[in-house]
Amino acid sequence: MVATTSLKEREVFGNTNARPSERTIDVSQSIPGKLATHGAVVRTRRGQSLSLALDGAEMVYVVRSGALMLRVAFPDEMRQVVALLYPGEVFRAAFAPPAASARLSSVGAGEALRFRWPVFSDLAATNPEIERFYNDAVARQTARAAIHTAAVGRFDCRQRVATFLLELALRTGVRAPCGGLDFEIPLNRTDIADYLGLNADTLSRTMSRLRASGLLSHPERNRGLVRDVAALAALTPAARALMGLNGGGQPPA
Amino acid sequence: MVATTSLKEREVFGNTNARPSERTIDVSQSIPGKLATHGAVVRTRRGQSLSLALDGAEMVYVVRSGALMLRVAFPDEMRQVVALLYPGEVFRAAFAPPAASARLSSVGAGEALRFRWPVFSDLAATNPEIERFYNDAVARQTARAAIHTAAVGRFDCRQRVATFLLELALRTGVRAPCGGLDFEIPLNRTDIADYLGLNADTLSRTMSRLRASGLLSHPERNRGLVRDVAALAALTPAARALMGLNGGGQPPA
DNA sequence: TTCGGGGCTTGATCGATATCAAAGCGCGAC
DNA sequence: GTCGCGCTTTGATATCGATCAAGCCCCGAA
Repeated sequence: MVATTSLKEREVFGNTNARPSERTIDVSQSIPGKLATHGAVVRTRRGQSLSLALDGAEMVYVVRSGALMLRVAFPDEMRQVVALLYPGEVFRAAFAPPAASARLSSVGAGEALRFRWPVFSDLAATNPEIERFYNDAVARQTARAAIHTAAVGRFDCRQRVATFLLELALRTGVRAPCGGLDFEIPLNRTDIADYLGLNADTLSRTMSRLRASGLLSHPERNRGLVRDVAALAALTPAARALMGLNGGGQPPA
Repeated sequence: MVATTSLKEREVFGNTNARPSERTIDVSQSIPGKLATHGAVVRTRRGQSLSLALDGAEMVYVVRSGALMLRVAFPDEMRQVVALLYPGEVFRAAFAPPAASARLSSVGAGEALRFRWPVFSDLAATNPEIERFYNDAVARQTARAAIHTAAVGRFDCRQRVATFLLELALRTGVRAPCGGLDFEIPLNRTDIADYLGLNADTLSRTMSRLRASGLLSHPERNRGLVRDVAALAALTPAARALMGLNGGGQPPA
């Protein structure tokens, strides 16, 4: 439907995470170099909150490494993590609903470029590469959001967790010696539960069951290892869709 | 956060629905006239499916009247209506996830403008008004999608139904003689259930209960009347957010 | 070293909602 | 008119996941 140029690129993002030498990042669209010369570089720590407006100007963020998360909150402690933003993705403050206590925060450590929307918008208008980058990023994110909505609306507990793990593994995982995928899990249980629309207890139980069945293991804290990616994929109805969006089914080398 | 120019406009959309004379449509951003001269006008009937690609080209639709809905489907009869698109909103085929049986179809009768994405993209690049229209529409839709995801992920049955009714009423309702809002319900129960991530039986029960409590009535088939909008709003945690996105809390005259 | 707190796990219980089933209703075909 | 079909409603029952509660692990402070 869309011609996506899938470039394998080594560390285009000036990655600040661990082991850059081991990683090959696959993004269907790299961040135009020109953006870096106009945006402010923001280094984020885990949990750090990014402002949606500055002196009345709407802000835009482009994720370079790590990940951001958008959470909305309603009265009565109701929270939902609406989106995870991975490197190469874009967030404009107007994406957050008004009057819903939206909060954009960092998941783990990372780096983002920050712009005022009017500035970014002008850059895009005068630079086709930036324009295209923005439009494609937004489209990809919308497609991922559609899967997420479907997962949260229709999948049962295990399917949601499998979907989340597969998404993380395909997005950020590195090929492990055993042939599986090894990836960081930068969210704590509560945040994952809020992302999946589950109770934290239920989530913990479900992950325990996955561990018991040998599908998932934790080589260390905040890290996951999936030996048999196909078996994990078999647990979620969204497997094919996820693979279509994350490197065309080719997990990172 | 974002300066939205909220224009009250009489029938900018060349409405094909019933009773145009009674309606005043509030859209924070009207469709640029220039678009109509470049797009193909598509008149849609209820249930009609709109193609995502034509001769290999990605398509774009701009809703002028009626509504479109994007549904994704997974194995095992799992379906989720991911978004409803109202007049003034935009759909690009790349918004649909690949390999998830996405289908864009019309809800009731309506009209849309159709473009090939490359053409639309060029129009936007050379015309700031179109560029701005597209960007703002996408941002608004993303914000509404965030509320929808939160509703589907966290709200209980009654809250979801109230959210849906309030959204419809604010979006498409007309002020009724009694002071409430009268609106069309162009979806059947199954589609509403798929939109809300509910079972159709449960949905029916919940709406019956709302009817029994006097909050909702059906003046005729496929039509809803809410006498006390504030009471309905009190049932959903997303009331303020919805009002913020639909005419700033001012229901249509 | 002990203490305390936060995050995580696990078990027991309860309740909301899915599922199954049957009946009502509107509407078009004939 | 009658039939038949699809959509909707309603009731009875089953089940998955939320809730409540206790214990564990890790880590930092005293």
